[in-house]
Amino acid sequence: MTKEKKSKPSKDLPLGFVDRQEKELLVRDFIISNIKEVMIKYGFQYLETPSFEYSDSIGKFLPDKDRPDEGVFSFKDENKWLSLRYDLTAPLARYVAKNYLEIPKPFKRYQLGTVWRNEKPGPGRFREFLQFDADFVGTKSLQADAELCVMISEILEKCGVTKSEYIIKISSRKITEELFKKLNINNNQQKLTALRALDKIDRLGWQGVKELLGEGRKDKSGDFTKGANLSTQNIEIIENELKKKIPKTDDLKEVLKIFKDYNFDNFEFDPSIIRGLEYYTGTIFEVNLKFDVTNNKGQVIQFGSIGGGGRYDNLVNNFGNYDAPATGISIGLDRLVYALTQKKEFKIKQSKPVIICVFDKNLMKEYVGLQTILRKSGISTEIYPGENKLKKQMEYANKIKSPAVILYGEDEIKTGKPTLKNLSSGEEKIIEMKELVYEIKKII
RNA sequence: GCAGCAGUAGCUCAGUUGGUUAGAGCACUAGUUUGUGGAACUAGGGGUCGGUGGUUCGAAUCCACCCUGCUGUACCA
Repeated sequence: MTKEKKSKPSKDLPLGFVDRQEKELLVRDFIISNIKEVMIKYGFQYLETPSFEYSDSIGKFLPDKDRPDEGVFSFKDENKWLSLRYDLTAPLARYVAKNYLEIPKPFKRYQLGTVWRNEKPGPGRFREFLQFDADFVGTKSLQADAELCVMISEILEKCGVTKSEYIIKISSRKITEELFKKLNINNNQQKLTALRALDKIDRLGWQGVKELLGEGRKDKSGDFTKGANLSTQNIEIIENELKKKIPKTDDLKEVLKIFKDYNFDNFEFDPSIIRGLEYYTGTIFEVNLKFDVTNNKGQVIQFGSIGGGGRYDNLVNNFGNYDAPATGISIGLDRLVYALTQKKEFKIKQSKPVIICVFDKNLMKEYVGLQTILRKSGISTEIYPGENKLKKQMEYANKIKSPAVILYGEDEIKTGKPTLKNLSSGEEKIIEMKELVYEIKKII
């Protein structure tokens, strides 16, 4: 008999998409519960918006005939383009514009939601991920900007990240803006390229950044990146000015003053923080973890920031004539989860069920009775889901990391006393029915 | 997108200058124990050697193209 050629459906996942397992999800749930607690304390309201929006509602990546998928996942529905949201800020702007007359001003909201980006994934970076956002819309007060930093610190510390393990880096768009003005750098394209270059100090160091501010840079693989073509003189002035790390602008001075009111000092001024280019107008900040994070081969990797934010005073009025200055923060939860699970001290308790072994289908009534007693006492319990030899049932219990099995077969039924087997020690004990709950609680 | 490297079992990988029926460890299945998991032993299943075409008596091995992945880089709201 010859084997028939069959093309089976692929088991592979699309690039950048992953299955997430319980271990990870429990950590995520833990973080989320801390976030919600803090958000309530800070007076933010909870909002959810849909995954899809009309493409032209959520930003600059308008699908066109040539490249409808640039950066976002889009499709044409009837004759309108829809896109999966790529962040939570653009939908917020849309929401505020749509509900402007009803919502309180200023409007404070937080949102947890999956976002999608059609771009190349990297270690710890996926094309589908969960984001947390908190924003103030409709206030120019820098109190808001400062409070966001204080708030994220509280969340991190609640999650077990100690003060020495993270830092908030803060800067303002006005720093580079004023600098460019002073140096008479007016070409918009040049300014954007220069900002992008400055954003890479962490990775490339000043040497690489200076190449990018000038003619350009060749990377390790030999690929060449064009630079901003600034004059050597200007490049030097920029380097000297930024290396001084003096927060000259008024907005920064004020934010730092408010930090003092809050007794918040776990930050540093870092003029190399740039973030989204066309978007932020004032203060910008980034949340960085300082402990080592390793990949699955045990190598320490450059983890970068787990999130950040800043002031975007022009976004909402793109939708209408509302003056809605805003400031906000976004955190990538998956990255935070990944980092947290790497901390040795970090443990989340997983309760696995006690397994009641099935000796005889006809005894099912007894097993259900036992299960009910245990579940009522709050003990996670399951009757072995199937019909198999005891050996199989034990293997199953072992595989799911069950703490104990209950053996209640012919022998035990006679006396009405079940056998309890502790699966980590291997110890077996005949237990009075009355004592069963007590004995199990000792084990789990 | 650009550049470099790589693709052999579910996973990690070996496979000599091209040569019979492509291997190992882990995992999986069955048994050694018809009421006992984690250890050991025995046996077993599982591969279009990424795909297509070419060179050759003969290709996992050489060549071309394509696909996929990894890394760097670009973009990143």
